[in-house]
Amino acid sequence: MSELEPILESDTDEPATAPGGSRERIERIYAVLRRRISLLEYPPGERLREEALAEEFDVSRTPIRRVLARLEDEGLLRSVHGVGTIVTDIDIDQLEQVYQLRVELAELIGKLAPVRPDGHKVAAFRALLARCDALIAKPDAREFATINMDFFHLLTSLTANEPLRAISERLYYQTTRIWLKTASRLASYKEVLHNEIVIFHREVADIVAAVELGDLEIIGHIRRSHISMSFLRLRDSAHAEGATDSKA
Amino acid sequence: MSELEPILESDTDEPATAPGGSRERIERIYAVLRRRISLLEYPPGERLREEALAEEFDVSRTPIRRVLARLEDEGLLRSVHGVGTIVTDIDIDQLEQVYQLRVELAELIGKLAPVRPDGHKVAAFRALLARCDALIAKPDAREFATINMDFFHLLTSLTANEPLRAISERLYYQTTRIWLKTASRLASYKEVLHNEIVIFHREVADIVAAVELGDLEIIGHIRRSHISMSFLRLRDSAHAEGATDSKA
DNA sequence: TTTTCATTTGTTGTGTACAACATCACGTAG
DNA sequence: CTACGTGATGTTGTACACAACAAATGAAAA
Repeated sequence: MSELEPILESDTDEPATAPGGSRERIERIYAVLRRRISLLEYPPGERLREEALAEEFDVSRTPIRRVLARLEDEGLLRSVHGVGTIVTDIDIDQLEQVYQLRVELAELIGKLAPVRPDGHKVAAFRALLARCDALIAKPDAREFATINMDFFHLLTSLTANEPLRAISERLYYQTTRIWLKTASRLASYKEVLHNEIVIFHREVADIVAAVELGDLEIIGHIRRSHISMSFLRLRDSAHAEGATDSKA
Repeated sequence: MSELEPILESDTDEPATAPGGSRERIERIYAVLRRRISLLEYPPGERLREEALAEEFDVSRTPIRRVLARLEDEGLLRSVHGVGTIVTDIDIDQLEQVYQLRVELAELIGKLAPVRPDGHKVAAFRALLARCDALIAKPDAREFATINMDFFHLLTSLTANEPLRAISERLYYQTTRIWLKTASRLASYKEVLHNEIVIFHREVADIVAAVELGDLEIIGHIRRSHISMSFLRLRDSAHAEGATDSKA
């Protein structure tokens, strides 16, 4: 009765540039902007101009404003009358609460309405592990962030609890920028990047093993500890280099 | 450097009908509409007309549309091109996932960033208990829903974890309508209402006691079981009377 | 009577002009 | 040289006209 969400406009004969439906278009613009913010293409403090975006996506300001309003509700933007829409700034201490919540939700993904991964799902996890291998050989912060994002979406697909997925995603995109931002400012950038990639690779390997066993409970535990430790490493390095940052 | 949040325009000489700031106005309209939906003033299936709302709130369609978009993102409305913006319908089975999540989050409120209730907070809880007493003497479904809402907001104020509060609130408003909707259709309406009020009164009394002791952990446990049982009662009665409903 | 199709009516989505607002540049008085 | 005020410039917020779309209406044909 109520199936109204077949949002996959890929691989159709429609031109990829403009699939058509107004809702799909807005959704697409939203996803693009959110990704740009998350990957620091729009760094914190950046001023976005509605008219420029309207021109780029070949629409008027109206649908752009709807997208920006949603991004503002989710805390990624802030519109100021007469000034502009500014990408929100973030610091690790303000995000502690979000991390605390993400830690708890990560465990819930394995508990509430778990989805037994089928062959395709397992294959997707293996493919992602392969990308991690390649990443170790050729470290790159942006690619790291991208893989991390894909990994996250793969993980949320392990629960059929739709509200949980939506909320986890929302919180994820509130926090994911902080890594790139903090790391890029560190003097020990390359070492930290390599270190994090190795740790992340290990997490992915662990979870892929758990996925192959079909043990969703343990995935939550692994993920929980990794999110928690990731936050602590990030906070430590941010505070440690805070001194060098202020003197620089 | 980045302090930009002195949003308090209350207690000024401005007329209370239109405080002024555009963001505050939108927030106000949003709260009003959300409340109307939650109290079934706009029952599921109701068609809202943007122009009528614009006239009522003395603005153009533009700010109204921003509010409606947000309510749509939160699942309370659905806009259909050429038809109207209609209040989403709900049934207890679709909301099971939301309830499962609310149960877990209720427990987190006592765990993450708990706030020791001060004198005012305790007084507010006692005042709410008094309203429950009055409610038992004079049962009323709408007043019951209102007190329930106030009680919920009081509970969320017990955590300083802002994201947790926001998410709990969002999920609460996705589910709270279902009680009024289901109960109003029951043949045993009056008995069910009285029964639920008595049970709710007991919950409030239990929690007020815990608040007076300052034990926030136990509040989570109480709340958890009450949400869970409340859902089960609701589902049972909905399914039990489903037969009478279909024959009527 | 029933079906079909064109027309009319009503609604949301979009584009655009203008108002409200903040900031910057620049000139001028001290 | 500094401080201040005033206008120019640029941006978001609002209002409104129109396009896109869906459903109801009614007339005509089978």
